[in-house]
Amino acid sequence: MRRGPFHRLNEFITLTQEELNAFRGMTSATLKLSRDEIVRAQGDSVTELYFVIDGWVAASVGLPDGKRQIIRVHLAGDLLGAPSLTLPRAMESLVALTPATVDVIPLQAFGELFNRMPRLAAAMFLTSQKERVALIDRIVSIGQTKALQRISAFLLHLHDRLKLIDPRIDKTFELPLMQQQVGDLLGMTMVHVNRTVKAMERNGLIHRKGRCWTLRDIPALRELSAIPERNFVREPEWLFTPRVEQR
Amino acid sequence: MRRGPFHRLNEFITLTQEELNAFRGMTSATLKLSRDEIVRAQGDSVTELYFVIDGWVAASVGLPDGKRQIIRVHLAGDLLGAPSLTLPRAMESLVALTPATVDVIPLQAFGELFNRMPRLAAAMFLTSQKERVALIDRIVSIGQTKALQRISAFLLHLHDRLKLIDPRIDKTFELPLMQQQVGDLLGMTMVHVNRTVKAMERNGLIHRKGRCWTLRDIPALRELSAIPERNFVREPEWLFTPRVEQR
DNA sequence: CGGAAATTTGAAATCGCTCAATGATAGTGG
DNA sequence: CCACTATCATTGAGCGATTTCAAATTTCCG
Repeated sequence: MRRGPFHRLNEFITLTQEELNAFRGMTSATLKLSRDEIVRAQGDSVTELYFVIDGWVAASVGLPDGKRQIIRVHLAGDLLGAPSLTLPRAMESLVALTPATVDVIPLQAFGELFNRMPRLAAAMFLTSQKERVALIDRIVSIGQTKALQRISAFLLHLHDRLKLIDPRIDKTFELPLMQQQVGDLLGMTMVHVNRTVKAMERNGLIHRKGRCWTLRDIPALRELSAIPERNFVREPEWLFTPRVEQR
Repeated sequence: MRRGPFHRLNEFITLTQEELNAFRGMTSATLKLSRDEIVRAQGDSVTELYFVIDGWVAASVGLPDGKRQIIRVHLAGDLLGAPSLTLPRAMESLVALTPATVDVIPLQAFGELFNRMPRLAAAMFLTSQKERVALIDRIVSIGQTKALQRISAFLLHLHDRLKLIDPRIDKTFELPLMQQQVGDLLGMTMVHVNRTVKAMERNGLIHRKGRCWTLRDIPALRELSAIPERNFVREPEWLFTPRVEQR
């Protein structure tokens, strides 16, 4: 059975082949990116959306003083750049963290989708809500918890998402982020990330070997993280279910 | 000219009267809330959306240890509860900060909107992206900046939103949040909020009298905040503009 | 193998938190 | 209208988490 990024489109609503084709049909180009290559920079005018086929892509915001906040790490099946649809110029930079493949979606094509493909539009809407859940969880994590808890929450969140893409993943995965970038993501310095991670290794919570991280005690990490595991709905019955079929 | 919450629906796309009627027609009930009254609690099963007619409503997340993060302060014209559409149980509590009026929207009616009213669906999509921009700005603020900058960014953001609802507002507005709640919103303690705010008063940045806050030096606050003012697009030309009309 | 990039560690400084007490304010019932 | 009370704001002192700065050490690539 083919495994691929298009599974993620079916996350909330099972789409028809026609709908999936319409989605793929929006693509105007496919970018092959190498590590650190910029898909679109903060401040660029907004003319496209992007869809991750494979690889990791970071969305980040730079500050006037040179600091940088990584907003989100995007994986295969994620739609990129949607928040900036509301702005004349992009609020975030999109940068490949690994070699990556990204489809380009012109805005015109995306706009037509609301008219032509209501179920696809609803799927995009729900996907955006899922992104909001992730952003909210991060606000909670950064706003209310300490370094150890933040790192636990981050590792678990990533682990959950990677399993969604490839269920074969067990407790170990490759993390193509430098500790500097983990810091930028969690609102702490690289130095403090390192100290905390080392402590987690000593406590037997995790194990690391290069960029390979192993979650050795997932229940303990979950307890620490203060953020519950998020189990999302499938096929919500309020969408595209004629009233007559309701009891 | 009538000023009301329904202006906000036209924020990105100018809707027809029929579309506005369809939106209002979704309402199944109107809640009159007093201060601190709960619209919907975290953990409740998700059966409705909410739309703020007037008053202030907070969305907040409680942690196992009793800490609380206020995610967002919602004002007239905001749609509430959308992120939890992806979840079986609500991730956030919705609580009135002032006496407030909130329309209840059953999910079934909301779902039908994607089929029947594509332009309304697109408007909802863009509204969600705007919410993402706000969440991202807060992540940047909490993750990368210190207390003084966070409070500056918060006051300016609120000021900008209040002006959108009522353009008559000048430099002064009423803030129905206790310092405890400002702390919960910005990821800091009430004590530290107080110290920082007092310092801002001494520096002539702001003035306060009860719950009345005055922004005395908006340029200085903007400089401090590290978050730029967000000017959102109107009527993006990629939406519902037939290709033939493009040059 | 060599050099650049990333990680790791130490020490000192800073910011924000906790605990605890005092002062101000507003709403309430007499 | 006033006293009463609860809530909210304010301030101080000490502590703890995290940052900053700087110097090794290790890892990764070419």
